[in-house]
Amino acid sequence: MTDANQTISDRIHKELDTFTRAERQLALSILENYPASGLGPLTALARSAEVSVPTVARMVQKLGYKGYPDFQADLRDELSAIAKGPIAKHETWAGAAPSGHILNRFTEAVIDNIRNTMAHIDPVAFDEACALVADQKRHLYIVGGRITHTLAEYLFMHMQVIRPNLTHVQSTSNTWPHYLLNAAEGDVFVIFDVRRYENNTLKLAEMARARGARLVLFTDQWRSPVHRLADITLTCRIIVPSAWDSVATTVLLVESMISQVQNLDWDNTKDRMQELEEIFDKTRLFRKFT
Amino acid sequence: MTDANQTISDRIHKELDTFTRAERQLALSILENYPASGLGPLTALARSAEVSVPTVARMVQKLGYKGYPDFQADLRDELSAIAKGPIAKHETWAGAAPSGHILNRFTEAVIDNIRNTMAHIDPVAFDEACALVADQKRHLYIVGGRITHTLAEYLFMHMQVIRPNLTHVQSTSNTWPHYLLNAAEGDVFVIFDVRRYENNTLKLAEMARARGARLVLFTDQWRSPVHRLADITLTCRIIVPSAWDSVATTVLLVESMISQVQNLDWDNTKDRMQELEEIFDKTRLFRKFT
DNA sequence: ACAATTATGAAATATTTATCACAGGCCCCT
DNA sequence: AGGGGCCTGTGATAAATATTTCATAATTGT
Repeated sequence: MTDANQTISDRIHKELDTFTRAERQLALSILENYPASGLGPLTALARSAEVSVPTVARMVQKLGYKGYPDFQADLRDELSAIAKGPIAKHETWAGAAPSGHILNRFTEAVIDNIRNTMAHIDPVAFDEACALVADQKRHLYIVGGRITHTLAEYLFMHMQVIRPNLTHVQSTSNTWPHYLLNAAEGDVFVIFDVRRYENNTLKLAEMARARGARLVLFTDQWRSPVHRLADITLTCRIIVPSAWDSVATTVLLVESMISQVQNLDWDNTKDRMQELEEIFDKTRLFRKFT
Repeated sequence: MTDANQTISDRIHKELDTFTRAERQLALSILENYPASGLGPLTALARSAEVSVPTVARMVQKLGYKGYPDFQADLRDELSAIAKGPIAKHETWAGAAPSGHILNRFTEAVIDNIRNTMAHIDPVAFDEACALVADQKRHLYIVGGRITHTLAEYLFMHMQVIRPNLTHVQSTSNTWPHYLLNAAEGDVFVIFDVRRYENNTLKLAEMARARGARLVLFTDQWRSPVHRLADITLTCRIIVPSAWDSVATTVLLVESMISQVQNLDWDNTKDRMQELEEIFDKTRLFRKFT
């Protein structure tokens, strides 16, 4: 081992900046499945990282090794050192943080929320909700409140790419009644409402319902009063060790929905995304690489 | 892997009786330093076990492998399975849905992202970032791009409750240079930049840096070019089975940060939150119950 | 104690694996 | 727009690693 108190993983991380694009790609691939991937043959590693064989050889030399076998020997040394020592490792999430650290406590809570949410969700209802949202004949309204308007906006932004005919409504804004004027029978409202539940959101839902719209509700485990009006209610666990609630699980659900809706009409979505790419290229708003 | 629920170590133990003297000697040597020794070259293993080269070849064949490389591949598989940790064993998360359902695929990916992110994060850097963000003497700028502005806004919204003296800047807006006019030495910029990285964001970071501000960056595993300027970089895995990336992990980090910052000055925060509650009560914006 | 059987290791061969040298290509800078 | 420099991958070469063969040694049964 070149340095006693530093894992190869650390070293790779540290040198990440000095690496080139392909090398970085390789380095991340190694860290992805560490250390197993580095213990296989060079060829296999190169293939799984989708870089060429010499790139691997060059990178390990940059790390100070004579060659790939030398690098592997070091990895094995590290592995046996770990195996010998007290194997209290992997008890915590953030490996380097003490178990009481906020990162570990928070992560544990979020994982728990996810597990709980998924255990209770009805996949059929979820699929139905996706189908509703994907239906381009229906105008799509996305409604958020004070906290949840960021979620609503996140969904809106992606839906904008996937389909036309949609509107983002903020229930806390006093302009929302205007939007409802255009709402028609069969239109779809995706409503976000977590505690503390907002009066405006409930009123909006009531009026949408009265106009014959279909309602999809994202809420927390205590369920917004809107759920009595909603056709489909998707509930998320949101408890974390904080003065606020967590939307991480809700984000997961929303992203799953985006993915599903996009799949339901992939040919169309693909075209729209390509157009968007072209526009981005023209505006040079984004960097091409590195 | 030949058998799912049995480690190679177990298998060797079980077959120990059927082995010959030299093979047993070899087997014990492998278990001595497991699994590292088995991952090196055959020759080295034979030498360290003080048996001949063909003995090794014969033993792995007795274990049912086609050859030594085959045996090694299995060892590596086992190793990566261990490294994945206890959560990865969940085949299906949404119990009611088939394992191929988008909910399960997506959740699995997100859990994997979380695990990976937490394994690589530097808790010291995270704590430093929180301390910077909590420091009310420094003006706090929160910067988001096209996709990430929702994240920026989410952080902004919570920080607004916790502390004064902060600004939300959208790098895609063309008004951002105006904000920079007021930026002073020691101010803090929290910047969100995930692929595709935005030129505006980079320029903004450069100018902030030039003015002597401290930069905290939230980015993805490929790291925005801003990271070269940033004092602290927090990287998140964002890969999911979708045409887009996932911000779920980033949300988790942001929420952890919020929680931590709030703890750093809890007395003060508590007061501010109470005031907020009172204002809400007066405006009757929220429902008191169900 | 002797023969048959099985285990073992040395050496040769075959195969895989790593390294090297080179040229095309991309980006950046002038 | 054009040229220099650096990254990147292809193919050839060299090195290592694994497999096989075979002779010898050890062991067991008769």
